[in-house]
Amino acid sequence: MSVTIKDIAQQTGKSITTVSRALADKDDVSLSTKELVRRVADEMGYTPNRVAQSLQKRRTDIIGLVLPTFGPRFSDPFFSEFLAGVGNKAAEHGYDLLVSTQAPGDGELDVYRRKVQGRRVDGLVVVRTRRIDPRIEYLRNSTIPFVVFGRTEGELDFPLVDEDSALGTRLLVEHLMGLRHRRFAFIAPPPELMLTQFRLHGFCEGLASTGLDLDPPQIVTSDLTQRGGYRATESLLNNAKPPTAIIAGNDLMAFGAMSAAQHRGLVVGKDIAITGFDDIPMSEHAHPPLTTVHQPIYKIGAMVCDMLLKLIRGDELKQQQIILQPTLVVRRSCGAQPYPASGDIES
Amino acid sequence: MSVTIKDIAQQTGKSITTVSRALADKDDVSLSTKELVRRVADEMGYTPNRVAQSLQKRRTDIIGLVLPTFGPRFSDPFFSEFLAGVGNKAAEHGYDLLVSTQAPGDGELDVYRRKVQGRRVDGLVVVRTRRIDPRIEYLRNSTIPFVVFGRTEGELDFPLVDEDSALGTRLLVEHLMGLRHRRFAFIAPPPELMLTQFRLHGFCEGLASTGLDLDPPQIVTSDLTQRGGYRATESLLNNAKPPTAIIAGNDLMAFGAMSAAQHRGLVVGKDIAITGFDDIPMSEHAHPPLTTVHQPIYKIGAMVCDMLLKLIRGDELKQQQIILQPTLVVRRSCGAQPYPASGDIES
DNA sequence: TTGAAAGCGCTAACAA
DNA sequence: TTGTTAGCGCTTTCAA
Repeated sequence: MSVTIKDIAQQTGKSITTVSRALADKDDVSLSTKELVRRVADEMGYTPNRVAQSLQKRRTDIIGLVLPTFGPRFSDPFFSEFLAGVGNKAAEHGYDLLVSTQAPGDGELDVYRRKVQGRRVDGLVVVRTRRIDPRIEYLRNSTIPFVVFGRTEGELDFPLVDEDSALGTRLLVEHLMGLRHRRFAFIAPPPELMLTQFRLHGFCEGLASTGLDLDPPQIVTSDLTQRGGYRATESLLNNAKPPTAIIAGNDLMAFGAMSAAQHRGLVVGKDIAITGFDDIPMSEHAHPPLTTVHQPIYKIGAMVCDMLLKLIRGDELKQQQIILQPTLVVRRSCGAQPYPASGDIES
Repeated sequence: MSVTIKDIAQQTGKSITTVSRALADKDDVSLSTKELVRRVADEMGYTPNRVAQSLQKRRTDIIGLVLPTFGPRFSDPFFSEFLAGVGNKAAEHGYDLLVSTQAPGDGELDVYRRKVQGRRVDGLVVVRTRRIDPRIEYLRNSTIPFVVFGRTEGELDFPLVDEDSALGTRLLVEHLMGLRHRRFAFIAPPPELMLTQFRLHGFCEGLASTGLDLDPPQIVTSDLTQRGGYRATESLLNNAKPPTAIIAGNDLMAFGAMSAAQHRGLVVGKDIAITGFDDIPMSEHAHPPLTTVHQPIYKIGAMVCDMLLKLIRGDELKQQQIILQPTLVVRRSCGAQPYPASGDIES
């Protein structure tokens, strides 16, 4: 069995209280006692029981995070990087992460409730926001600190970090228009996601902002996966007037789109322009390298965690809502850079 | 403040004990009492305090997992899928995951110790094994259940799941030899990792198993990232006699390798063969699609979790060590399939 | 069928 | 400076 302060108390002949205080390095314990207690604790291999501490202190030093996993081949590089950002920042401050996986929908809110009301976590991180998001509704009515990555419709009176992806998408459209594209398609993420609204909005705004004579935009809905992007692109290319520029709602779908276009014999960056969103590490090494909008996802994870830790400590946030400016990353897939002769392709 | 069984006891006029037993659905409580208690608990919005339950039951219903994160751009799709496998299986059985991020090295063992001796978790999952792995040494001397994904040197007397990646790599080599390759290179993961040993061993075995007259193999060490694979390949291609076939120790490095080769103007699958290992979802949609060895990583996560839950429950494992057979996935990057005319590339 | 009492391992108010 | 006592919210003997 494991060593408790009671054992140390017995061993040292001190009371449990004294041992507790000595280990907490309180200054109403004599130096000699502290030294004795610490030595014995060390010798006996004592580690505090965190569960007991939590119960007493009403603090767990744990941050909750629910991953929106879907099918078995859930593998969004986006999330592993976000997780690393949150996790490393949390670790810095002695916090652990309690991760559950749960698809949106039925049981979802229960997962949150159990975490919060079960007092298992000191705070929560919410990701992948939806237009109407019951999780946020719930949390805002609770007293637990939480920070959100993303926005929702309605009033944004909760702490959040997000990138201005409407602007990001607009930058893409404008860039492509500058490259003389006139027939656009957009591969949209699921409509209930808030990010879809912003990106779709940015797409439409970009098109509307010009006086040019554009073909009507083609919009298809997909699911954020490569496979989805592949299928969506197949159907786009089957149209009577296929688009010359495809803007995918995220990088993974853009990869699928490139794959589908290449399957048709199109040279991406020459015969057709394809862009993504997120700038996951893969994008740089895709073939051709993907033009996309950068999101500093590791940093966002760290920021979200930082804000949450402040809230947990009871500190004020300097800024409750942080919207980051997007950066356009132009690579070969949009054809902006001269396409090298066959056989001498990109970096 | 949140509702406790004490509140319910007061409200119903029953004792705390009775409420506790009613909620646990014990059969020494009258039906009417149960109904009363349950109704009131519902009305008051009671959720058990899991921390208090844990302290009393000496069980947390939490599984620990330490992610070996390195730099900021940690984004291994491999891990997000593994995590999903473990997480979903755990959720099925009412368990959560306590995730810490910690680079191998100095503080690593402390993270494990705090989790285990702090009684925060009922069991642990260990990933990314090293040849000599202090984590396993530590856990094997403890009494906490754990299951490992991967092997180590020395006696394998602990529960584990792994794929026979020596065989997997050998299959790759043999396949490439069948395609008339005679000059091979291997981009090795860090030497301290156990998987490196197996894959390197498989590589050498594959080469040795033939009577053919082969050029001496070129072996470079890298770090499992795309960037690493890119750099390693640059140096390989600078050699006087550059390899005609590059076997990368994982898919990410293979992507980097493809990118580097393409940068040189080489057509992957025609001028040079490149293969990976893992078969992450990306591989299918790479350009060209990557020849690799499949690892059912989601399933492995689920298996590991399943075994761990059995151990936690005190059940016997039918099989302590499970080694999965690898499957070769032949796609275009090795040139096995006839390379289509330029402009009509792969699926 | 129910309740009183003890205790999981720890912290903290209070008294000595 | 130290110890006694109470209690965090829950489960589990044991007795009624």
